[in-house]
Amino acid sequence: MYKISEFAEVTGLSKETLRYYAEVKLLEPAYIDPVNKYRYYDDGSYFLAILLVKLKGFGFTIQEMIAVMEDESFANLEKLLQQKRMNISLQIENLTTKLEELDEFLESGRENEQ
Amino acid sequence: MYKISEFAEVTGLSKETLRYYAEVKLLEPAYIDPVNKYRYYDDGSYFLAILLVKLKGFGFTIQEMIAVMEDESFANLEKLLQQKRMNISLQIENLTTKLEELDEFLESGRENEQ
DNA sequence: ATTGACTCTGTGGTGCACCCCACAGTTTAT
DNA sequence: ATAAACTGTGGGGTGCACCACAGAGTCAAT
Repeated sequence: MYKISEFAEVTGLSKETLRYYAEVKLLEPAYIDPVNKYRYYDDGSYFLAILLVKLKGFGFTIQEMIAVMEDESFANLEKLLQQKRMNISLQIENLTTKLEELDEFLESGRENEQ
Repeated sequence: MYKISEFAEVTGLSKETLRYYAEVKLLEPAYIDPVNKYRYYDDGSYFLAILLVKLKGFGFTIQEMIAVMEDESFANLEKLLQQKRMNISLQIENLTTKLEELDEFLESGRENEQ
């Protein structure tokens, strides 16, 4: 069982983030001491936290991560991952278009300077 | 001279955005009626507004656009455009990496299902 | 003259995902 | 026993780029 600081260290999430995740019921501690209210996390929490870090990296919002976690079989996961895939691909396309536009703009700027 | 609604229509910026831009001194009306405080925009404003829309599309922040506008010779413009170019390229790289990671993750998920 | 459409200012709110702080209680190490 | 380090709660704040709205004044057309 990890206390919050240890758990923050091993997962890479900050203590505040962990408290926040508990608050929004995204990742609740495995055990809360009824007396002093200390949060304790276990290896199951660890597994989930690592998953969350990954999903966050993929651009999942908190709400989407909650949707993933609510379904213990992770049946939603693949669908959401595919959505994110599309999403990221679109973002890349848009940025590529922007890059081209920017280059054109730079070009036209150079012409005007001459 | 355009009144704000006309100008919003021809530039594609909303009236609120135009008021906001005036407030932060990014794009001030060419003339303000001293009696009724109505904002009036002219063709110079139009040229600048079009530029701003483009820059916004390239991911310029308000502050960066202010920096561009403050320098009437637009000497900063090219430098900032190059920065944005780098920026967008980096974003594309990051997203591409994410996409690869996501695909790996999807792959590993499929293996585990079998 | 009236009506409807327009404009102004000022203020508050939005969304996201946290971060920060004060103050109080708790644990751990010496 | 004491002090340092930790934890809790509750509340506020952040940044960005606006959007929404109320209430009052103004303009354009009939």
